[in-house]
Amino acid sequence: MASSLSSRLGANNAIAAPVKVSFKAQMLQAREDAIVEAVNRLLAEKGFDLMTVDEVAAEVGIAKASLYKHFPSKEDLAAAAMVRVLARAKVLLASLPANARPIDQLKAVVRWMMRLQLAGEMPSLPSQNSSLRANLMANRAYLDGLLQVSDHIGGWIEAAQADGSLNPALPPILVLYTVYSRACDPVLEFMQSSGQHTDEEIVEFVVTTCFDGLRH
Amino acid sequence: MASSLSSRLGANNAIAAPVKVSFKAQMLQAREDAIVEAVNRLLAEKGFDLMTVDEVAAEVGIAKASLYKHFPSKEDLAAAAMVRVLARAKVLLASLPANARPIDQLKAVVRWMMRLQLAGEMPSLPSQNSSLRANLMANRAYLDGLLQVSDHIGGWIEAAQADGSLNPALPPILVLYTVYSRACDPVLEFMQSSGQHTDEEIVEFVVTTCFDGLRH
DNA sequence: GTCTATAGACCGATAGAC
DNA sequence: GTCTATCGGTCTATAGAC
Repeated sequence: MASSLSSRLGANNAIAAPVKVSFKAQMLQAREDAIVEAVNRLLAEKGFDLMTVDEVAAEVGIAKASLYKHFPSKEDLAAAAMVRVLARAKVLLASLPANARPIDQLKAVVRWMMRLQLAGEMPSLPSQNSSLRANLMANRAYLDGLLQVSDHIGGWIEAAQADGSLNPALPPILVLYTVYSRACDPVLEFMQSSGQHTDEEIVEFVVTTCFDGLRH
Repeated sequence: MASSLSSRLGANNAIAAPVKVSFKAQMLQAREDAIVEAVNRLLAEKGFDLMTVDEVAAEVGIAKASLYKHFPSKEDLAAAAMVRVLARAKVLLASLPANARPIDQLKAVVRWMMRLQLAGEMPSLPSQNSSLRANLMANRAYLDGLLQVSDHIGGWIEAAQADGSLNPALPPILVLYTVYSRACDPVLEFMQSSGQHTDEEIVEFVVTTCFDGLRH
């Protein structure tokens, strides 16, 4: 744990700073990770409005005031969770074989999103809460992450339309939104709650309806 | 106003009841309609959590206490709005030409749902709020309406799978959920907010991706 | 002994309920 | 119009690291 944490702090800090400060920073970072992970889970479970800051503090096992030492508001907590999931998305994108067909890259992204949702790890934010939206739009880390991920996926969309595996008549932005919306598709949880199918079966069903339609 | 109200009350009431009581009932009914319509609009605009009972009272122009004379809780307000939209759905289903192909009936239903959402008249409820779900599941009018609509659509789904126009490998319940989920598809509002397409273009885009998939 | 971070009481606002 | 509960956010006394 210590080595992985110190390595992520970067060489400049690790050398210049005394050991004591480094240890302190490690603790702070570790706690921040625990906070963001708890927020991510609660956001996936109950959504932004129903998640309370007290719950987050209780989940992490720290006082609420300590939470506010790390994040100045509930909105910033949500933003941190979104930044985290975007970072995970970037890891996923980078891990996909670069020589695969664009359409298969897109399917892999959709599968990953749906598995995350079925595992209860996909934070869900209301698209209506204006204060939250304003906060997100002012968050550089979030915007940067979203832009990078969208660019990456957007490249595959254009390539897939160019090679004919994706309907070229659809605006690329529509395709991108359609892919993103699989992350909050209520069909997944409905099918899961019916208990008739395994998670993987559900994923394959929805991949089919998403890419090949209901008609097939 | 009075004539349109008496006609909707039905002949049996209009004849049997004394004028005073009938008039009172008309007023109550008219106010209840106004309440449910306001709830429907606010539910579509802000969702259940962000809608406040005070707003509803203000929108209708009555006191909050009067609201509680009609509906015992916020959850019941939402349920009434859902019952209303289910009733509108039944009218739509009955109005569709009975001799059309099942797949076209389904497309018509999806188009109607999406137009309703784009018009800001589709109430949106969180699938996570447990108190609301419990209330809905205890509401006979809601359950009856939902069952009738689902049966109606379910018949078309099976027929469309039988005649080969719908993928027979998909569980009918998955198709039903997929159709329903078009009522809260975030792609619609994203595309609408981008301002690049008319509502009807958006509807046709999403009908295409829904039935024919992204690949086509 | 000093100083930081914590725990938990506390506050103002607002919502639902009656 | 009032009452109560709850939420986001703050404040203060204190425990523990150095």
